[in-house]
Amino acid sequence: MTRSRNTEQKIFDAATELFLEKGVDRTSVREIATKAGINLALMNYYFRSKENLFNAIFSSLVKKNSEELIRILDSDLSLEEKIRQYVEVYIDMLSENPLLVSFVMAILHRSRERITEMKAISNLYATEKFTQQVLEEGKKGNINRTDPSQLFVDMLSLIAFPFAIKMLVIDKNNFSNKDFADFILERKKRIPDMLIEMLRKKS
Amino acid sequence: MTRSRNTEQKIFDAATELFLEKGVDRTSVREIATKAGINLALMNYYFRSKENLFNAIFSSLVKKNSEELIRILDSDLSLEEKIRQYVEVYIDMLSENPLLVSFVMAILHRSRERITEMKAISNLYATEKFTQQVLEEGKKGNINRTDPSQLFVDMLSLIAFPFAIKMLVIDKNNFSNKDFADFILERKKRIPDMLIEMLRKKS
DNA sequence: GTCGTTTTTAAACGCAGTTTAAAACAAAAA
DNA sequence: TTTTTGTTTTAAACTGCGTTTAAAAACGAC
Repeated sequence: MTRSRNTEQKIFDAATELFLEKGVDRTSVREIATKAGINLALMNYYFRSKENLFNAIFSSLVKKNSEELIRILDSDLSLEEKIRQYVEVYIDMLSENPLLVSFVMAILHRSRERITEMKAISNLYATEKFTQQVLEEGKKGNINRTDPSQLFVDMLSLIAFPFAIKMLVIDKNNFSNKDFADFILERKKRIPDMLIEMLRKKS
Repeated sequence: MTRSRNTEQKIFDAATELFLEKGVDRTSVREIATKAGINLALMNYYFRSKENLFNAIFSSLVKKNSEELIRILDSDLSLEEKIRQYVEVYIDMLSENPLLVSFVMAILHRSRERITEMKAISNLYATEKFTQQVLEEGKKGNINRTDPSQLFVDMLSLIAFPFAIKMLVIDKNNFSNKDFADFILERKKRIPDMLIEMLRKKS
């Protein structure tokens, strides 16, 4: 018998498991309380609301996963190598953590106006260093000049959206889960190739 | 079997307006009933559930908008021209109907497993004709051989995802709504250019 | 052991979507 | 016209949700 964790942790852990397993909306507070073995009202005592509990869990999940992504963007790699690594790591992260996608979708759908309040999600966006690098390489003539915002949105879209429409892709192509995994795997090469080809100066 | 089409229509119209205005989740059945000027229980009488009402509205909205997209994919245009038109029309459609995006997000988030049941959403995906065209042009050597599924997912991602992360983009770039509209407008050229550049055979 | 604070509890609140059973209604049958 | 039949509408209640309340219990410092 392990030493009993404190109540807050028990709620956090039970909720995380349930949220990932069946989605936020389909998980009731009463269910969380039962699984955590605590009284119903304690969820509101420790986290002010279910929404808040969700945010706490999401933030921790994003934080854990986004550090490596930011490290890549802020590194001194060449733009090409940076894009290749970023795409690869991001895709790995979403592959291993498919429910992170659900979480992000839930957030984007849930609070479109209040998205800036979700500081965590910002960690999944471009950094200043990346922006500067794109501008400078363009100025130096190493790549085509391009709006860094557009480039980053391109990259993010190509990486993330296929996960969001996973079921649609599976259905339309009669894919097995393995097929879909292979489909995604191929994108690790495809996406950087496409982006870099776009940036390459034509003579 | 002659139902008063009047009441059903009133519910449908009121719900459509409210769903688009404030989102499905933030619209209560009681609110719909009030706006439609009907009794609360009639929503369940005509549509079995709120979820079902949502599906009916969504299907009609998608149907109305997707016909032109399918017509383009099934046309006899060249692949390049087809891509250009498809991107342009799709972006226009999402721009003019930003809540279609919310709807799609809601669906993707709501029922990831049961997505095939939502036949309407299939209308937003590739057609057989498009797939064949990509394969044939590749075989003929007019373009690089490429997996049509990948190409279509690329295109769809680049078109749709920026709308999904609209608030994030606005926040990160300190955009006004006009700025965002311009940002999207630029993608009408950028996306086809990128895709066609990828398909162009290099000598 | 007492006091003040923190934690836990049972119960209830308000709102959501939904169901029920009776009433109102319209059109066909007598 | 009156009766019957089936559809449409209604008020009320049901279940389950997230949340709040106020009192009880547990705890820690003195």
